[in-house]
Amino acid sequence: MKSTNLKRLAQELNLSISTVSRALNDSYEIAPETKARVKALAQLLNYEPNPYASSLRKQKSQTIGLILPEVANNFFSLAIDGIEEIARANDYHVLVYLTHESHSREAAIVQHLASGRADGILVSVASESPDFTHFDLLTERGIPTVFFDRVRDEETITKVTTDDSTSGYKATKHLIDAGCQRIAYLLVSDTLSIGLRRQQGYEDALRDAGLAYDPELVLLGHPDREENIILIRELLQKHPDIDGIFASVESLAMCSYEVCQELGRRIPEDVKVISFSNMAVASLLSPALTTITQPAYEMGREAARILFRSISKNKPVLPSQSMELQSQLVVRRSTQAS
Amino acid sequence: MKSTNLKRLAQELNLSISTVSRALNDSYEIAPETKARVKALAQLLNYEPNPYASSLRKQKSQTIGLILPEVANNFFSLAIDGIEEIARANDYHVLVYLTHESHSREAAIVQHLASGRADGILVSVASESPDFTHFDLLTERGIPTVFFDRVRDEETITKVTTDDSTSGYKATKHLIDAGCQRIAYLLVSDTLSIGLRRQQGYEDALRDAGLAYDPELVLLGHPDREENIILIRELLQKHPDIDGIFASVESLAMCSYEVCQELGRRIPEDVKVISFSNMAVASLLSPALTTITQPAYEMGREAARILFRSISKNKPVLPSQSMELQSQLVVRRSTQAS
DNA sequence: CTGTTAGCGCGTTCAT
DNA sequence: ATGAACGCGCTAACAG
Repeated sequence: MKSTNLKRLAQELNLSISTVSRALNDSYEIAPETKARVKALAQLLNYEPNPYASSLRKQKSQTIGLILPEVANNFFSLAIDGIEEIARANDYHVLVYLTHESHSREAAIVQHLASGRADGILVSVASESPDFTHFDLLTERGIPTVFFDRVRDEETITKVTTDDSTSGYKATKHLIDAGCQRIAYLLVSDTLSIGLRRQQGYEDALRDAGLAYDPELVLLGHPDREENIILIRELLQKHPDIDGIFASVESLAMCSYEVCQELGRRIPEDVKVISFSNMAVASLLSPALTTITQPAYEMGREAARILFRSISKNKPVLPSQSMELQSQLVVRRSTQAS
Repeated sequence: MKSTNLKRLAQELNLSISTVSRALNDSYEIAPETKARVKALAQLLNYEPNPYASSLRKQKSQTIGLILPEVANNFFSLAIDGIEEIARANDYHVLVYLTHESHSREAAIVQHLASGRADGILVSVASESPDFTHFDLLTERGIPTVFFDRVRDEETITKVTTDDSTSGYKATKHLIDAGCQRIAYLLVSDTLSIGLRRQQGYEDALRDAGLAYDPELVLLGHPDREENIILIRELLQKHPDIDGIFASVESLAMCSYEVCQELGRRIPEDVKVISFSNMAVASLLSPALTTITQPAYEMGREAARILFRSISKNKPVLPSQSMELQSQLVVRRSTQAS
């Protein structure tokens, strides 16, 4: 059965197409009785307006694009959840694209999105991206774009982030207070502020505690998981005195756990690990574990809210709308001894 | 700067719109030289065809819809990953919708998707959905639909599932072999085959081991997390002899962990827990934990592949294309004692 | 209050 | 090998 359109409704009702259209859109200039007739038939025939015809005409897609590095990760999953929630509240649809940390893939997606497929875009940047020039096209085309979590430190960008240096400080201090002397830092990317600001906090905490900052203990991660395993293994073997690990992202923490198990280094007895992450799961299971938990769901919601504000106003996104949320140091201790 | 369209390109090149269109689509009847000129300018001006105009004309959206119960869950995250991968390989876009287990929300999404916004749909059904009638509209409209993981046992449906009863059996047997005598089963929904078939395996394993099947130990879960916490707490308090829990989905396992901690019941000393899930994270951290791991990524890919096969052939999805993948019982034991 | 007309940008006849 | 013309389904401006 072919899907019904305005023409069909108009014919069956002996009305003009525009009248039917207006009736369905609750135009004030249509007789209530006509409206009722039209709506009744529309419902009967399961009429759904063709969104593409409508988008073409209105130059609005009712769609936002969401560009993420990955999704098999609790943080971004929660972010999607928050974003979808707000989109739905605005009667918008969400297109999801994954970069898998690849710069070229990210650039290709952005290029495509310049077509007008989406009215606005939310991005968490791939760790591999060397710069932000590939996003310029969106600005030129006047497509509102809001960055969240994975951003670069640029004034001209609208972003939603967390208090990364503060919480990096707290995380490191937590390890120090727990007795760690040689703390490694696992950096996710040297172009994203997320890792750099956390590192700042790490260095500050070491200094304040009178501990030496050893560049050898700072590891720059890789987009590829296997590669990270190798790098971390090397690090731990070269520096057997490492008694603490601060991972800037969940995936690096995961790798650390694997390597520690492989090397027979017990957690948390031999090595204490703390990570930025949203490992609700992990925290529940391993009560001794501490994480720095970002308000992922809230970040998604806030980023989406800012985006919709500028979509509805038909204005470019104002950098002044940038906001910083707070992460939480979550220490899980159950009644049972570890 | 306004985005460029065919008209603009045609004007600047002194060609007709149709020639430009054909050149960009590599039509055989366009002079190679003209093609080159057109493409050069298109590239220069960052021309991107308006997808909605194109969709309207071609009656193809280059988009698939993905309907999920939730996403803050490792299984569905991995599934998205696999699906996006295949979609991208087919030059398709992915719209994501979350039902949060709500039937009405699911019905509304399906109703909307009957508009033609997507050329095909992938669904994992909400636990709350009492039946499948709301999907009939898609069939009527000829929109290919493939169900995965959360499906109902209906012959007429195309689906990708795992060997649920077999692995339910294995999971239960694992607990029995570990010494459990009173094993609770946490059922996610009594309408979805996923939970029922796993329960079948559970009952079979009990019988084969000569253990009594006690209906009191089977708990029907709730969409709401807090509600589950209460239900599980009641269950454990009423039956303090429970020494094993088999959760049919990850979320119920999470709730169990929380309740056990709250009640001071140690895992795995007092209560052993096994769950269908993809808690890669959890498994890593809690070496003693066993999970039944579904090939989530693969399921996503297979479901998407089947969908695209029928999209490209312009045929309805054949139920015969249904496939069953295998889950794996993953026992994690590290070198360290728990 | 309702109908007529004119595009939105693209792909596809049909003509030359 | 290229151009002119039409229509996908919808909304909006302009009648009346």
